[in-house]
Amino acid sequence: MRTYGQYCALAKALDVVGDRWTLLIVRELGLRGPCRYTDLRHGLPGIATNLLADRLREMEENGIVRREEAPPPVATTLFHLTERGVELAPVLLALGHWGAEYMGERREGDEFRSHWLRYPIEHLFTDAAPDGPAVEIELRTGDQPILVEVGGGAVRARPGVAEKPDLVLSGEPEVVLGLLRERFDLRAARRRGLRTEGDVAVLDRLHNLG
Amino acid sequence: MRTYGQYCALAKALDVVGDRWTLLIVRELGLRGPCRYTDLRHGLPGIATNLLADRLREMEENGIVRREEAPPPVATTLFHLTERGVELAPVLLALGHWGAEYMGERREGDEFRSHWLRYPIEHLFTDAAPDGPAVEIELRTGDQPILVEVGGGAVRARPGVAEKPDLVLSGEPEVVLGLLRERFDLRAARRRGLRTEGDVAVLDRLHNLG
DNA sequence: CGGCATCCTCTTTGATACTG
DNA sequence: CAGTATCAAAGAGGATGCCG
Repeated sequence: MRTYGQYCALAKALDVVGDRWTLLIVRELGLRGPCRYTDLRHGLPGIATNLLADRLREMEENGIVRREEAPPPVATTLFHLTERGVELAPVLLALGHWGAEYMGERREGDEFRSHWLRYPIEHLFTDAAPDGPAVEIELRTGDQPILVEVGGGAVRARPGVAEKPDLVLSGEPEVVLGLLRERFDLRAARRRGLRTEGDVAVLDRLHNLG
Repeated sequence: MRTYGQYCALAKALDVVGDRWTLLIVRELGLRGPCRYTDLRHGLPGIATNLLADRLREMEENGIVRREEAPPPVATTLFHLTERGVELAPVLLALGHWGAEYMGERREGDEFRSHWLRYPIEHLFTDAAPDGPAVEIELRTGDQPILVEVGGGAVRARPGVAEKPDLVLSGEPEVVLGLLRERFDLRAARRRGLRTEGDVAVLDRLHNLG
């Protein structure tokens, strides 16, 4: 681990989490909770396997990741964030908020994983009608469906399906996200391939913060 | 500039500011305002000059830095943050806050510049007695004196000296910072080489947030 | 001096193949 | 599943040179 050799809190932080891939590994563990090595590889398209192993080792040494051997019959290794790793959440949020600007276009070849939607959905929106009945929106985009629950003042997103979703949105991620973020309207989203089932009015429950 | 190729706001942000040295350059421009190339080199001990030139070019292309040629007779180039660059402030603050944990010890060979104290001082402290008279504390550590003004609810730090400071603290940066952050008391700080002139009671005006 | 560009070496990364 | 091993390419670091 190459260090900047500067007595400065920012430089010290970057000594620990400034290496390529490190913060994305924190993202995966933060989004999905404890992960197997293979889960991490799936959530980090493009990473070389040796690099993932190297990073996990360094992050363990630096106290932001903890490795836990699950006992038989499961017999697998689970990687967790430590408390110190969890404390990186404000950093990820600040960076993600700043980077949201670049989400307008999806570049050719950009990989996408549905669970990445959790951070933007839970942090870019609040419940516009906390006293209204809870609503469920299912997003069908990327590798797995995401269930968005809006109610009681909170917005939650996680992999899963609803028995009777109020609304189902299907299409390319940049279209689904663009619609949610009100970068364009329903008509434009449909022109870009969006399909909907159910009551599109429940989208009004998402109050856009950003 | 190597990209992660992921349709994710965090990855997109890191595509732009994740390269080595980039965020430290933003720090310098944020702390000091528009800088000459040479000022940047001074504030970034350890950077190779070609790398600084490369980064400044990339950052300009990415819209976070703007270059301005001062007219003769000054005839120098000034590097500014763009609006987009200024918007990185929350990222720097989050990272700096997280990295403050590592400031307890100063590692052998760690370089230090006094103006780096501005972020921690202005963001780790508030004015404990907003209605009291303003006080001035001069810090003599590192390459130049820093003047800390506490009053009216605000804490400001900048290079400079006071005509009649209420308190002067001299010593190694880790001692001055450790004292301010209440990691140890005045007695312990003196044992570590701190020298004071004036009224140490004004330190009570700094309310420690972190 | 200020603002780089070049050259060289060393380290890190990425792609792929292979293993207990 | 959870990594190692290998090797080529890219990037970082250091020294020095150049030009207004």
